[in-house]
Amino acid sequence: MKSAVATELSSVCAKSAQQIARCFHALADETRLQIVDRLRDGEQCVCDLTGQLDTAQSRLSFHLKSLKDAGLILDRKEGRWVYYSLNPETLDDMTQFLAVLQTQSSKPHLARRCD
Amino acid sequence: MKSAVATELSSVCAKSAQQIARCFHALADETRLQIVDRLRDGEQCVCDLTGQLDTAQSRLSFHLKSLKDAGLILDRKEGRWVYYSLNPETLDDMTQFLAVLQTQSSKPHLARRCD
DNA sequence: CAGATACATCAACTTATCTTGATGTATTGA
DNA sequence: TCAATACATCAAGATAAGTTGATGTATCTG
Repeated sequence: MKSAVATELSSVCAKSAQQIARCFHALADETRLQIVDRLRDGEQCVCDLTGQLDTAQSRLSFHLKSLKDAGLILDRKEGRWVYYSLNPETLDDMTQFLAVLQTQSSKPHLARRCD
Repeated sequence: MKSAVATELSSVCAKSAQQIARCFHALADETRLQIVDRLRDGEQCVCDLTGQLDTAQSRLSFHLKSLKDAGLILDRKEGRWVYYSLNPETLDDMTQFLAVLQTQSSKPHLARRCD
């Protein structure tokens, strides 16, 4: 059985609660926030980012994978370079999710008590 | 020195990159997604949520603390009950952050090479 | 006051995440 | 073909996060 969250979300995007959680997790790290901020300049290869963020290449690969698995970034291989870019669709999905959260539920709460 | 991310964010809200990361982390868990979804019905006390989510009380307290520390929910004590509710301000901040991410940087990327 | 209720916190444990350095795999250019 | 470059992946260790059951602290009620 689907959870209430999943049901709610299905009206918003195709993502499950697990996928939504993974998206938020992807932005729950300062290094990854830096990466996506850098990608606002346009697509970048790993060595661009290594230079800009002054961080080890394996560490960057690790975080890029996290972002990619969450669907937040896209990769494109060209020769020996891999270019990463933001995925606007997933950003939209997350925005939509937050919009739903800011929306009052159709079932207004009765200020009930537990006793 | 402030990071590029923090600088970017300062034009959007008062949160540091660390605080933004904490907000996203708060929504990076399915139990917490369920909690905030339930709070769309209006403010709820812990025992309401315990019943609705069928989960241990200490576990719920743990996750509520995580959401509260991130500023995503507010608490209000009334007698022996504590009522939790969504904090629209933080949801706005997160939405704003995503909006910035969807915005092209002022410094357009030159498709440069590493060699 | 004594017991019950609502909730937080703690300790112990399990699991997940992150970092680092080393190694593997394409791709390119000399 | 050989060396260099770009990147991924792996293994080992460190840190952080989540779960569970027990205990602590207010607050209320009889």
